[in-house]
Amino acid sequence: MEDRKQRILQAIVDDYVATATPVGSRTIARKYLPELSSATIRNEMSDLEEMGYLSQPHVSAGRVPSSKAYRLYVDMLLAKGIQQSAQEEAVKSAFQTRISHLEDVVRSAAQALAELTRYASFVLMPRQESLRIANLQLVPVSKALALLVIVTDGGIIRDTMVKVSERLDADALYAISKMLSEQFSGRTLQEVQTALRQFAGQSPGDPQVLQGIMDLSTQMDSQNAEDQLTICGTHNILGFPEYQEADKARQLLYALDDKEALLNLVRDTRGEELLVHIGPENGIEEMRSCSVAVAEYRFSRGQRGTIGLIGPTRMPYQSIFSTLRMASQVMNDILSN
Amino acid sequence: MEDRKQRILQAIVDDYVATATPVGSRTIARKYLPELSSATIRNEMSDLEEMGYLSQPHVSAGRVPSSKAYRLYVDMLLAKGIQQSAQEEAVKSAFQTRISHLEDVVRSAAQALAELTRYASFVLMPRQESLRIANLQLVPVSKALALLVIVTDGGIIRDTMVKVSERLDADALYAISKMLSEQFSGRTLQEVQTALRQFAGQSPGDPQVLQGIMDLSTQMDSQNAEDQLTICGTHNILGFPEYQEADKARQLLYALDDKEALLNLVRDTRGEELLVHIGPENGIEEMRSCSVAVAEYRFSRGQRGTIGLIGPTRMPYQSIFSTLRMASQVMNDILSN
DNA sequence: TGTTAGCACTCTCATGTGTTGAGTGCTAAC
DNA sequence: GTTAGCACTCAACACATGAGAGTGCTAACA
Repeated sequence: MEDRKQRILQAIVDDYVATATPVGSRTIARKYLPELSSATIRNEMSDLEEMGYLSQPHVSAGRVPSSKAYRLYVDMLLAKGIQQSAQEEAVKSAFQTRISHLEDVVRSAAQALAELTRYASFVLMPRQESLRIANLQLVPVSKALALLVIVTDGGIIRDTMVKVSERLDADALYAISKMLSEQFSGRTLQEVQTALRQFAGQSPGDPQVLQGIMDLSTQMDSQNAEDQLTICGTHNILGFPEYQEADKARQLLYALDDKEALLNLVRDTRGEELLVHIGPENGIEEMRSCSVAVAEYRFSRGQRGTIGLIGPTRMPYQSIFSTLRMASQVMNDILSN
Repeated sequence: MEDRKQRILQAIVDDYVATATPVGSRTIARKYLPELSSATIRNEMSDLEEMGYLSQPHVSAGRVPSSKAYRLYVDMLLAKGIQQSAQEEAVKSAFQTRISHLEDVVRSAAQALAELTRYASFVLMPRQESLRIANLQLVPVSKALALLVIVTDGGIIRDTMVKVSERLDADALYAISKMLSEQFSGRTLQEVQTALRQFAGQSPGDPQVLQGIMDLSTQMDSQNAEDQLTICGTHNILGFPEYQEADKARQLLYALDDKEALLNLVRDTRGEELLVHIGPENGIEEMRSCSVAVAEYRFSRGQRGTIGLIGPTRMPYQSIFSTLRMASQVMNDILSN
């Protein structure tokens, strides 16, 4: 594509991102490219429309960039490299809350992202496929109930209630815990599952406890979408001019409740540090006029998760990118403290 | 108030609840009280307006019930006793999900309520002032970190990460746990706090662990609003005709994010089984056209929490009441299984 | 041959103007 | 005390009209 067309397209995207209203040739001529006349720009715009980069809501409105245009724009941005932004401090300080569990880090990251950008944000927990058990312990709760706590080497903690035989007291439970810990420590969750299946009858502990471990490790393994994905700032959607109608906004909000779908979309970053699904690319019907920006963060021992933002296709991609990258870096730092 | 006025007022409230549009004398005459002429009803409505039960958006619109009218209506309903509703089955089955922790019960209750009623719902965790510690245990996580788990007699479980001295191994931690459990079991959280302050130097365990217990017990005690109150189904608000403008809806949604305020409103049920804050009564500016219905649920040993619904003042109070009471009963049953 | 000025044309949006209909209040009759 | 009737009010809707923004096309220009 010729350079001039590209410059005009860029101007259109910039203006549309800023104003959310269709942009006409005269606006471009005056605000962005005064060395050209509006007529020239009109001609170029006509070409760009034919090429699929622009569309007109109606014949006498200005032009609106298509997903294809955003795609080009974003690819250009990514190729150019992401600019360092002045927001760094803001991002960093937003994270400086007291945190203990991994879940809390993740949650506060999502919250900070949403507040900073005024978009909806999400954070995906690190993938846990290769988690190894470090320790497990039973904590007596009542006569026949105990809390089973599993700690993995990544420091991820999960717990569940299990029924235990009434004749087991605290010391007995501790003994069982210790034995099981020794047995399983260093093994992956999958290994534990197969090992447990083999035990079957000749179990070294309370059968109900074994069932509990089984349940919990499968649960940790194929962790449900609800736990993996945290979404924040969905209310911000109501501030977008494209979602002023409550009905439309509601549709989108309900769609975001379906974490399964979103999870499928953002789970795979295709090895990229940054990825954007623009408009219909994201494949979720209700989100066809939304873009989803996804960034990867890393976490000790090569575990990876993703963070991202959801907004209208008309997003200030440049600043979105730098914020996301910043957030990802800060998370890296905190998680590998 | 004369019986006829009351009947007319009731008809107006019913109609407005159903249609959300101002209701005129003729509608009442035809749909509700055909034995009276519209002129008669007009006269009565005029009286009712003077008495503060009705208001007119503009001179030639119908009338709209005021908060005072809803208050009267609700008080009448409550005096009459709450009707058993046919929804019982729906409510009960909605709760029949697998549950383990108290938190899960509470969360699923809120979710079920929101889905059933299509309003926004909330559940307040049981008040924990008189909680007694049943057991506490340290679970080693990494070299210098442990998870401190506190179990109370109500079966409520809380945990937090604490730093521990590096020379303590699993057995040492268990020994400390056991000692501390014996020391504190049966005591209330407040007692633990004062006891810990006395220990100061001559501690029977790792000082960092004691600090952790201290932190966690204060935290459990003056539990933050975030943890105490669960809100669900806020998206449903976008379905209310009175919140079709995205801006208005956004205001309300943000207001609901401030759990502190809502908590103050619903914490105290003034000893009533059911309580409704109608319109401005709730004291939250953004919620001046919302009603908040609150029901109490009980839980072993006299601990009490509340569940409730948030909707427009124009709510079908009758069915709201029976749903709430049902939910509260089901929660009682589950929690004292 | 690419660029530009000019012009006719289109379509939205805001504004103004009747018109309709729902609803009221008042009065007089029953 | 209740009702019928009537004049009046006001929002809502449809419709026309004009302004403004924007386009495409053509012809002139460098």
